[in-house]
Amino acid sequence: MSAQRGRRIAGGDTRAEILVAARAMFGESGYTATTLRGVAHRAGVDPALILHHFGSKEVLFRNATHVSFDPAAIAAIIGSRDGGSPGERLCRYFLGLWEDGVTREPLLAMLRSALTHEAAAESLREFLSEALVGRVAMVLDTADAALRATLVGSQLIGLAMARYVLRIEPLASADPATVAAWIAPTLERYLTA
Amino acid sequence: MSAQRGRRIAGGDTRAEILVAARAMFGESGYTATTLRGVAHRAGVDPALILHHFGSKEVLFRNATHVSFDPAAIAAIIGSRDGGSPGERLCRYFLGLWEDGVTREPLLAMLRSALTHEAAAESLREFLSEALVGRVAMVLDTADAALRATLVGSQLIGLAMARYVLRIEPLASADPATVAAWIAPTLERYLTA
DNA sequence: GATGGAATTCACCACACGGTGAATTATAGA
DNA sequence: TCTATAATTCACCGTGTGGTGAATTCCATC
Repeated sequence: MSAQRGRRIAGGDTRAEILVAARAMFGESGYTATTLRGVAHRAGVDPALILHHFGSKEVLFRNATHVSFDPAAIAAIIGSRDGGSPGERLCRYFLGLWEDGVTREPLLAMLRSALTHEAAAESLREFLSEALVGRVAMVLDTADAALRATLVGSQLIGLAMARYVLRIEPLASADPATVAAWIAPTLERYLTA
Repeated sequence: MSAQRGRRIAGGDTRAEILVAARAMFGESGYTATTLRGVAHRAGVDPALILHHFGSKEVLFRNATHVSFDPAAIAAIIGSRDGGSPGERLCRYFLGLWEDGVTREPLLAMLRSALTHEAAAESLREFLSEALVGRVAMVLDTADAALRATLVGSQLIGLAMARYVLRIEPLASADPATVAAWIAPTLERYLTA
């Protein structure tokens, strides 16, 4: 029952389990409130092991929240011609990211930490500015493209906050399709006013 | 120069100074990352004094973030007939709250802490649900009024996050009037689709 | 002008934090 | 099979945290 000293018998990918636990806890509590001890406990592991694998809490966080989003995908989605207007496509893509349990957790962690932890904020800012704004601006090709893209970002952040973080009803439990139907026109207007 | 023991000579309202410092720090760092010692240092006061005045960090937070918003004001603003559509009026009111240094700080503190601190989240949820959604729903009088109001809330939260917390450019530095001109129609559409 | 109470600081406490260094055990390669 | 190495735990360390209790100083009331 009690933990044994030394290397475990092969089989489990402990490092990966630590990342899973870390993602969950960063997503629930944000960077500061998440403790190495808490993550370790959740992963069924000694706290020191986390530092052995990742050197510091900061690095752990980066590894846990490194959501492998594809910046090019966004441009493709907006630029493509399948399924409705660009606004609708972008909206569905965004909602899809949050509805999928796999991608939701790193996003939650990112967003929850962004308000407290400067590095996370920088990361999110970069993501929005570069990936979203940059790509959108390229596709749009108007003078105020940057502002337009930021407005799109603001609505998307607000949606994520209200629906997935604060869980305000009835938005939180509403059907994704319903939400998309309401939000998409807003995005569309921001993109092509 | 060094601090003296015992009661200070009359003149300053130390309790109020503590609240000012607390508001600033909660607004900059959120609940968890803000320490009593930090607040005390900023207020030029011994940490124990804070606990003497407010009993606990939790109570300090509640006192510091108790933004005296007037729920009735929102209903009045939406319901009134001065200056543009309801969406425009609401948007200007909201932006006004954030552009004013006095009201901005408690709001920042609230928002920054809402993602990490459950009590703060509850507080913000309550504010949005009751004050905003409730009042808007009454004025609107449609079946999906609650959903509409929440969508309005999501755009407003997103705006605050992008512009005042994450400070994403060019939204952060844009002229308030410009921002209002872009956002207001969105709110208007959510209210009266 | 004495006196009770409020305001303020000081010296601590128990605890949790992130992080370090050595000891122990299993795995992988020779 | 022997050995180097990677994985894991343990015992700590220094620091910072929210919070407590007593001592000190001023203010206000009589």
